[in-house]
Amino acid sequence: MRGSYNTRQKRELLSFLQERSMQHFSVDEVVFELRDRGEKIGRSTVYRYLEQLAEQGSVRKYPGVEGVTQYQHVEDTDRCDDHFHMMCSRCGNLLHVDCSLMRSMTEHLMACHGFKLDPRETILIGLCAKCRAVDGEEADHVADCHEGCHHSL
Amino acid sequence: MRGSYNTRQKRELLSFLQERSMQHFSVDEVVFELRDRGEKIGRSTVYRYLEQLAEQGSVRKYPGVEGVTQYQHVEDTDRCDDHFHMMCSRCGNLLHVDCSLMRSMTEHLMACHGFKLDPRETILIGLCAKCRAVDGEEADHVADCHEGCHHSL
DNA sequence: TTGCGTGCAAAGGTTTTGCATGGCA
DNA sequence: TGCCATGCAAAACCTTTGCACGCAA
Repeated sequence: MRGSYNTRQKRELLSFLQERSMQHFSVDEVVFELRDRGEKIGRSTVYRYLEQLAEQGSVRKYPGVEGVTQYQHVEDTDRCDDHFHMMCSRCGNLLHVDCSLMRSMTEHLMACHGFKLDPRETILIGLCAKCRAVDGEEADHVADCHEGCHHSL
Repeated sequence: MRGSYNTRQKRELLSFLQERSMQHFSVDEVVFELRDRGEKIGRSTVYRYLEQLAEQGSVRKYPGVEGVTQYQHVEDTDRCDDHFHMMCSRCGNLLHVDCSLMRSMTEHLMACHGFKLDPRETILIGLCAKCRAVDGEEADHVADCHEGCHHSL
């Protein structure tokens, strides 16, 4: 049966995923970052293991910018079905937005445009507050929001 | 100077783009579809020309589902800076949504979440009305919408 | 000992590039 | 004629797969 052995490579990859939770990364980043800390792992192993985790839902997989597939560890799969994800095009961080306005947008698209939005597949692209600040653009005061509106890393 | 010659291949590719305006397609689709109608064109030419058009903005380029880059001809570049795009995950058609609710969502993300959404990069994924109908899901009545709300192919 | 897990190397696929040839102006 | 455009083939990628060996149980 698949995945029944507790190997060194699996442990090291899992701990990498924990550390970089919710951030995206490529297969090569995994290989080299682990190699830098003296933990040798084959590329095939990383591909195979990430694929396996993607199938069971604890890792998300999507096409990256330069033809390099990006992976991202998600803590709790079920939690991500009903809210949206914003990805910062600069730092690559993924933010989760759970917010009544987003939900009403979903309803609006359905009612007025006949489009059934899929929150799991959709990723909103833009610049996060941190990166706008670094860019020199003044970080605006982030207003207190109406009820039922949250975002988190 | 680049692009100064008016060749047969360029004309045929341009007419293909006109026909499939706003739809996405791969390099191979271009090659084979043109070849089927007796217009022979090399893969490299298609790659090079689409890349060129992408740089100048009349073609959009984004990673497809199976590692195959998808291209899409846009009529008027400027027009697409201020509205959103929804892509049907089944038929691949791209819909343009220009709608006050979408704009207020952008403002909301900025004000309450500090996130500066980029409408040019963001693509909303879901199922379009047609494909939901084909799926057997009853096509809901699409309500008349509030002012300032449009969508088009 | 058994059989899954691993890693190398090869294969498979897409995209890019070098270079000789073809064709527009 | 001059020079860009084209297309083939090779190269450069990323990813998958086959297979022998290693290692957990």
